[in-house]
Order: sequence, then structure tokens, then C-alpha cells
Amino acid sequence: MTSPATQRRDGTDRPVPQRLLAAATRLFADRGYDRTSVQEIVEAAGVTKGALYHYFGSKDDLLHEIYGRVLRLQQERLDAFAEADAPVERRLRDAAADVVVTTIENLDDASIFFRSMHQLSEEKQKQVRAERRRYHERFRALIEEGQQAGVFTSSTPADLVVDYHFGSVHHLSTWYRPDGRLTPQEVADHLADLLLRALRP
Amino acid sequence: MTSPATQRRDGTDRPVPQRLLAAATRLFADRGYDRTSVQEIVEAAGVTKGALYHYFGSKDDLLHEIYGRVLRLQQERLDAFAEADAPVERRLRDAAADVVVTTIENLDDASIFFRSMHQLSEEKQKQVRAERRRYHERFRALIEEGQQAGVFTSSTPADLVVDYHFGSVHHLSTWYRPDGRLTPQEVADHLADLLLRALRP
DNA sequence: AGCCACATACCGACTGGTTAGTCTGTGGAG
DNA sequence: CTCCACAGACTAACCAGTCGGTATGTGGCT
Repeated sequence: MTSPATQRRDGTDRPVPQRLLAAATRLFADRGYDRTSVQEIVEAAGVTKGALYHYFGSKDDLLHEIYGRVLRLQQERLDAFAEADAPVERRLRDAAADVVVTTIENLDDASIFFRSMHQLSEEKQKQVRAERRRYHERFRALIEEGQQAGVFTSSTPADLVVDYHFGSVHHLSTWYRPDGRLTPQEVADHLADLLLRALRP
Repeated sequence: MTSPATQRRDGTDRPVPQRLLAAATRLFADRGYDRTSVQEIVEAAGVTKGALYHYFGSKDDLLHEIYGRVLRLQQERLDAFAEADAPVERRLRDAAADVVVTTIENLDDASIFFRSMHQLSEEKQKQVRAERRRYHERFRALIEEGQQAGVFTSSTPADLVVDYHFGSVHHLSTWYRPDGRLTPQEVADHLADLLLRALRP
């Protein structure tokens, strides 16, 4: 029962599909989807095209899987924070800071996420947007809860506040460097502070 | 003296280079740089490849010109607001709101800007980054001025505040729709409010 | 006024290179 | 013997950039 669902020819390393996903993530983040050839991906993963098309239907599927992975992870974490037993300010702060940390820890995913949306087929884009919307709405609900409770100002629509915060999260992949002077947690705290200060009545 | 520097064969419409730039902007924004063929650009502009390569050295040059246009425009506007004769809060607010309006009014430019950086040649990227840094620093100086004067909180480094705000500006091209319920000016006012509230001591 | 020389502004067929995806084949486990 | 998990040569399509050619305008000379 210790063997993975998918076996590989040689016993080394992780299963092939995961290696392909990892190689694709790295390459997509750094050259962009269109500039990365399938050949480069399989070479980086130490396999051949046969293997890739054995597990994935298309190059596009590979990208879609990356989106799925990120969306699942973030949604899970947000739900956990949102449902916690604490005052709204606390829950929003924790959730806001957590996306920042998680995003920084997966910077490759983040740069792919916001740059490669339109390389996805129309239907897959629709699916991603739908999941994204669920996430967005969960976050918005938190803010609206605080506004109704009077702990957050209502002078800015909750929608806009969500976009304001996620703008800065998306932007992280543009400027954050792991060798910079701020740790992920420090950046997260600052950004969460900015959000909460902007929401003070 | 009324004739443009560049003459075109037929007297109709705007000069060819501008038509090419406009067509390229539209197409790059909606299919992405790599997904847009030179053939499509010239067809949209009503000319042929000969014309394009007569005015531009490469497809890449076309993109570079788009970046140049945006950077020049934004830098000019920022400088004007920053040098105005008014208290810092006022100058920052006006500048912050203005980028939002200008960005919304050129949404195509905005989506190209933050999605197509990597398609530029290394040297052109370096140039764009340098101009971008100048812009960034001008903005940061405004915030630092306010922090030193004590009208803005110093609890968040000015750098981070700039990235926070520009994150939301970049993000506009992802969510803003001209047929939405908020006008560009309303969005700009809200985002500027959020920034200024986040900076209150 | 007429004519020549040259420049500018394009046209569009062609080339060399690249790429996603296919398909036939094969080694090893059970 | 069979089937899964992959190998890798092959194909059909596409695309940036080139290049030889053409049309229109312009200035100088006579």
C-alpha cells in the first residue's frame, strides 16, 4: 500500500506525472507558456513525449492542472480561516496574510496564474474563472460581515476591497525576490496591516 | 506644415505606423503577443508585411514601442501631479487616482504591460524596467515625504506601499469592465481612498 | 515644360526553422 | 502471453523575417 497509484519504469524519484507538472511549472513561470516547448518539458522531467501524452491529453491540460492545484489549495486555506472561531477582524487578517505567504511560497504558480489565463482553451478558462469567483465571493463575504458589524468602514464597496487586496497579491510575483530583505511573513503582515487600516471606520 | 512626418500612399485614415501600433495593441491585448501573428496585425491595419518591416525592425520592436508609449504617458502625468503646489496628501491622492483613470482608459495597454514583459528581448526588458523604476521611485518619494512630515504612518515601508497600490492598478485589466456599474473616476476615487486610509497614522 | 535620377513607401511570394501532437514499437511485470 | 508505461521518429501546420519588385513623389538640370 505504499506504492503510488502510478508506477514508473525506474524506481527513482517521484512519479512521472508529478515530475512533469513540476517541470512544466518551473518552465512556464520563467519563459511563459507559449515559449516553452513540450520537448523542453519532457527533457526537464527526464522522460519523452510518449510519457507526457500518456498522462495528459495536451499541453493545455498540463496548464489546466496547474491552475486546478493552485485553486484547490487556496480555497481550502481560505475556508479554514473564514470558518475559524474568532472575531471578523482576526479572521480577515489571518486569511489576508495567509494568501500572501502561500503565494510567495509558490511564486511560480503565481506568475503563471496571472500571465497564462488566456492560453487556456475557452472552456477551461470558464471553469477556472468560476472557481476563482467562488474564492472571491468567500473573501468578500468576510468583508461584508465586518461592514455589517460596523468594525469595517462601508465607504468602499466590498467587491472593490477584494480586488484591491488581490491586486497586491498578484503583483507579488512581479517584485518579490526570495533574497530580498523582507521574509514572506513580514510582507504578509505588512500587506494585511494595510488592508485592515484601509478598512478602519 | 500640417502634413505628418510620414506620408502614406492613399490619403485615407491615419498614418500607417500608427495604424499598425493600434492594431497590434488591440490584438496583443486580446490574444497575447505570442498568439498574434504578424500577418494578423498587418491585415488588421490594412497593409502588408512589407509596410510593417519598413517602419519597425521586428515584431518585438512593435511591442517595445507600446511599452514606451505607456511609460512616457504615465511618467509625464505623475511628474505633473507630484510637482503641483498642494499638500502631500492632496498630491498623492491626485496622482494615485490619476493612474487609475489613465489605466482604465487604456486597458489594452495595461493588460499588455503586465503580461508581455517577458516576450521582450533581454535588453529591451532591461530598458523598460529602468524606466519603470524611475516611475516607481517618484511615487515612493511622495509617500516618504508624507511620512517624514508625519501625515502618513511610517509603520509600513514606502516601497511596499507603492507595490500595494500598483498591484491594484495592474489588476484593473483583469476585472474592470467598461459596462460595469462604476465609472473610471469612481473606481479611481475609491482606490485612492483606500490608499490614503491605509496611510493614516 | 519636359525629363531624368533617386528616394520613399509599400507589396507579397518564399524560406528556414520550429512545434504540438501522432503512431508504431518495445521492455518488463504479473 | 498480455498489458501497462513509456520511447522516439515522423508529420502537418504555422510563422517571423527576407528580398526582389513596383508605384508614387521630388528636386535638379536644361
